[in-house]
Amino acid sequence: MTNAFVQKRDASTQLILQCGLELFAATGYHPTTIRMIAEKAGISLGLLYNYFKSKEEVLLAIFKTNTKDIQAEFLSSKELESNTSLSTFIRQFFKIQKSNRSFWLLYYSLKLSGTTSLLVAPVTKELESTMQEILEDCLIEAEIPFPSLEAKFVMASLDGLAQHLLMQDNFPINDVMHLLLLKYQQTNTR
Amino acid sequence: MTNAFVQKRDASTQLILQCGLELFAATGYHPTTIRMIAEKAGISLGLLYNYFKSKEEVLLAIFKTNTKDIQAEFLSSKELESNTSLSTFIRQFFKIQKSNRSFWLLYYSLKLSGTTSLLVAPVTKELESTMQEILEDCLIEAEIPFPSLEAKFVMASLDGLAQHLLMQDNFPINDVMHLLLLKYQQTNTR
Amino acid sequence: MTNAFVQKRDASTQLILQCGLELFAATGYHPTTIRMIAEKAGISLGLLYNYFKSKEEVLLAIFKTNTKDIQAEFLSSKELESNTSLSTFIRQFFKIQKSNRSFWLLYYSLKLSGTTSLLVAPVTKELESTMQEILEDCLIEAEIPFPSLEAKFVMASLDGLAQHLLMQDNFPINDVMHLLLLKYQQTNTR
Amino acid sequence: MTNAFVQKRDASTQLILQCGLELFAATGYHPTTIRMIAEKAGISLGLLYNYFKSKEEVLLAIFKTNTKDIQAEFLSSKELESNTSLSTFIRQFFKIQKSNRSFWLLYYSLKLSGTTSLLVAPVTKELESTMQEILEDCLIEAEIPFPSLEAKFVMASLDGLAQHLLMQDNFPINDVMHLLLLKYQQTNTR
DNA sequence: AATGAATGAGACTTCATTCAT
DNA sequence: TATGAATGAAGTCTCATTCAT
Repeated sequence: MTNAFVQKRDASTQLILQCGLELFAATGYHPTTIRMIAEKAGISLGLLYNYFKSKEEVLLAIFKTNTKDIQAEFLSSKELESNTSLSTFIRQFFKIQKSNRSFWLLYYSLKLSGTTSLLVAPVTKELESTMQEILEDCLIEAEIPFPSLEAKFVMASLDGLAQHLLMQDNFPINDVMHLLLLKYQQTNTR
Repeated sequence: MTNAFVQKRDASTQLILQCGLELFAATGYHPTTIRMIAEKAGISLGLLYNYFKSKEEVLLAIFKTNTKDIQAEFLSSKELESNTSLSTFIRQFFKIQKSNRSFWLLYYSLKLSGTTSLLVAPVTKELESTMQEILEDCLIEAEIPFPSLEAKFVMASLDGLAQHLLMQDNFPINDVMHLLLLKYQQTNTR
Repeated sequence: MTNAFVQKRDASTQLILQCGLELFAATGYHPTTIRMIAEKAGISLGLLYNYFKSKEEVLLAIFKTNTKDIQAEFLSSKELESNTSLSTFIRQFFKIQKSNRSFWLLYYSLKLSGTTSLLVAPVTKELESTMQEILEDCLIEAEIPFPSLEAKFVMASLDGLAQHLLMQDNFPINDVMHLLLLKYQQTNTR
Repeated sequence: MTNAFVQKRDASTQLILQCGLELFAATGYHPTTIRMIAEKAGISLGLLYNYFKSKEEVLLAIFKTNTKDIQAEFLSSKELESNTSLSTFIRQFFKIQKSNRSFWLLYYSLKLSGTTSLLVAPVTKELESTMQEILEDCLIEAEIPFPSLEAKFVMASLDGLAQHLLMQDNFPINDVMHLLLLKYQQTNTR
């Protein structure tokens, strides 16, 4: 009985978060209204407010579940791999980009957006640190000089590439990714 | 007589655009209200609407003047230099970033933001093409293989670096820029 | 459950339309504010906009329901009467004028009012045609020469009389109506 | 010198009134802005306010000059004619309608429009009385029974016809006018 | 006389949120 | 749990009018 309720509740919650994410990503956080989310989820306004006490809460919940899942993905694969390779990290980065397209669109669109970015910054901080650390480990493993500095460069490049990929349907991500890897393999094999 | 009017008009217009830019950059386009802009500019709401017929128009005017100025900077320096060097381009890119901080913050914050980005996309297109072309020329000049593809990579990296620079006060941009240049100088001198 | 919502909704909608009609008629469409309507209806501004998406929509809804009702009245009585008599039509015209005073005031006040009349013209067209047709039938029935032309005259006269009636409390409408009827009875009985 | 100033002033005043009339008639009093009038007249906002102290003043001035002129026309022709004939009056009514189309459009559009009609009512009262009186004289002259009552009918009919004429490009005003006259000539000649 | 910059009250409208059922 | 009616603060925008030159 209780279980059935919980399931129902969870199902609705998930639906709201999914619809919210898609709308926020497609339309932008501010132009998206709570009503739009409720309608897309096929529920009433009131019910949405039973689950989330404000629009900001919806946004935060979206960020919490998505960053949690993505961080888990990064960490799990790290454990599986015996050696941490830069190539693997970068491939995984873009794989994750691909399978969470809406989230990353939202993530990057809010990153620089003044007031609103302050809301989500605390939530994304951990994921960002994790990525940065894994990346740095990869660079150390590959014996790249200035690994910490280089990690900053690669991370920024990946963010830039991810954004160009999100916005251009025909962005040659695989070719460009290859170019990036070459820069470190050359150094490595010389 | 007429001149006095024109001067006043221009002064108010410039003030509005400047205040608008700063607020949009600091607070975000949507959370910034027209009233905030008018107050910061020390003028009445009505006057703002004498010069711009909507909030969107203010945004567009900001984009038009800034992209025009920045594009002129890129093109003028290109003419002065006899040879087009990658190093020069990248240094200029960050110099321009530095001297138009607010604009670039606004630019990147709107780039991925759904509906609103559609508004400014037509205005930014030309600047983006210009940068891409100059960059490609530099890479050709430096005899880098796959210059067109590499230009996409560098452009995306620069965007990523610029954003990290905008958001982190202590981002070691000079060191990282050096790292980036090294990757092409090595190739070049081999 | 659903029914309760529907009832509430309908009650509010009707109230808005009724108050809107009265205010538009008494004060004029443009000088009447949405706030005045909401206050007269005893509801909030926001609720009005839940049901009507603009001031124009309120106006149009008022015209749609009223023209529909009035047209139905004209047509129903036409079916009941075996013979169509000019006298009956004219009496009915003024009876309807009397029982929809506010609407006709609004109707005539917008008829010539530039831009705004274009808004309601499509809605009133059908009612006007119906009245014109019924009137023409009456004149044919009465064997009046030039029935189509005469219908134009009578219709215009009725509009003029209706307006004078609406504006002068002591307009001797019954006497004048008698004068009008005499002109056709004389012709008929000669 | 003074004369030149006065002439200039008068010319501007006339221009403003003419442009105001046309815009009020075409667009409606409320939707027309003072700025529109100034622009159409090719003068500045400030200058308009040198001549008229408010929008209402412009409207009133339009009504004052036009009603004065029209009343003069009615009265002058009355003096010229030895006998006052209904036919002459009606013909003159429509002649005046034709040569002051914009004014009559404005006149009828404001007649029923709540608050605004109160503004102009005092100004139009005299013209209306004059017309009513002349008309009544004509009916007395023609020995029509109930001349006062009949005058109310004819006046209302003329207003109705005028409005239909103003709104329908192809309204057969001459034929309809003939129909109207017939009703009184028949009576008269029997 | 003439200009148009400048004002600000007030209009329309939106939308996150609450409430009664 | 679920609904959608209801709220009202706040936003965008308009426009008659005033003011400095």
